[in-house]
Amino acid sequence: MRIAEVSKKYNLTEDTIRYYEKIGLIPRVPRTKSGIRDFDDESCRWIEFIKCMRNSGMTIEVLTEYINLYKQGDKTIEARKKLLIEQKEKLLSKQEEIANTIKRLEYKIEIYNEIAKGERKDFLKEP
Amino acid sequence: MRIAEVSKKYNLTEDTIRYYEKIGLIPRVPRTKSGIRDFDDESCRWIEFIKCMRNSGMTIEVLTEYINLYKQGDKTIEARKKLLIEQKEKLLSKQEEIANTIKRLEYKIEIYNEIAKGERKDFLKEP
DNA sequence: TATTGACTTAAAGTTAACTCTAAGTGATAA
DNA sequence: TTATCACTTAGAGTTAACTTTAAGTCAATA
Repeated sequence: MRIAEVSKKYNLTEDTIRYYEKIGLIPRVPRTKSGIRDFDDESCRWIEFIKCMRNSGMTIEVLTEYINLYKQGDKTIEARKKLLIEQKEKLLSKQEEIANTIKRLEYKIEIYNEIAKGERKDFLKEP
Repeated sequence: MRIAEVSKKYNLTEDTIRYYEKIGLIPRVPRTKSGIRDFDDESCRWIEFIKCMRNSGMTIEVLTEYINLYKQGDKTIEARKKLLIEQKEKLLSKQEEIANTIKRLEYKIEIYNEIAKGERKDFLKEP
């Protein structure tokens, strides 16, 4: 699989994919004899994994650390697990924060609805 | 209330608060005769609101748009409501994405646990 | 055979969101 | 009254995460 195809498949620009490889965010992608990237299944799975984690806000720094541990083999399994647990905790906090913000927005939207229906004359004291 | 106090109260640097005011992310804060910011209740509520929204990932661009609408008065109430609804939708998507990532991390962590307990010999095919 | 187009690299540029610096003012403590 | 300290401003600098550019290679098509 060439980079163009992978780019479409995961909706990431070719530049971003090359960039991810360059900084070690995904393991080195195999090349053809003429030096062109030839993505195999494993490369694709890494890209999909990184994309998922990045989209949830995990930093490149943390993810490259994870890849570096992976490259060092099975002796880093505990360290990798620890890293994943920490990141999961972070996502849980974030999830809570977002849930609260959504509630707050819903409340504000409700007030706007009441105003629209004329049920509220005490015009909006923002915020 | 002076900026130092507000900074502690909301855990934002003084620079960030001044920056937020400068770019119009919060309405202009009242000053003493000698020109020093004197935060009243409303200013504080704006800061708290903006902090909450920023922490959930809402962009400065969207938030300044909201403040600008607010400054134009009641005729922008519908527009403000629309903006909030859009942002709420975005947060809902984000929430879902994060929930999926958390599940994925939990699955991976579980596999690491099985490996640790020796229940799995097929050593980890990442990712 | 010449040219097109997808690929390569290294390195410079961009964007969002701060963060810091420099130069200056005004009120209070020694 | 002098010096300290919290504040002011405008503007330059930083960081993370891309994104673009420039210069070049290679394989397939006109």
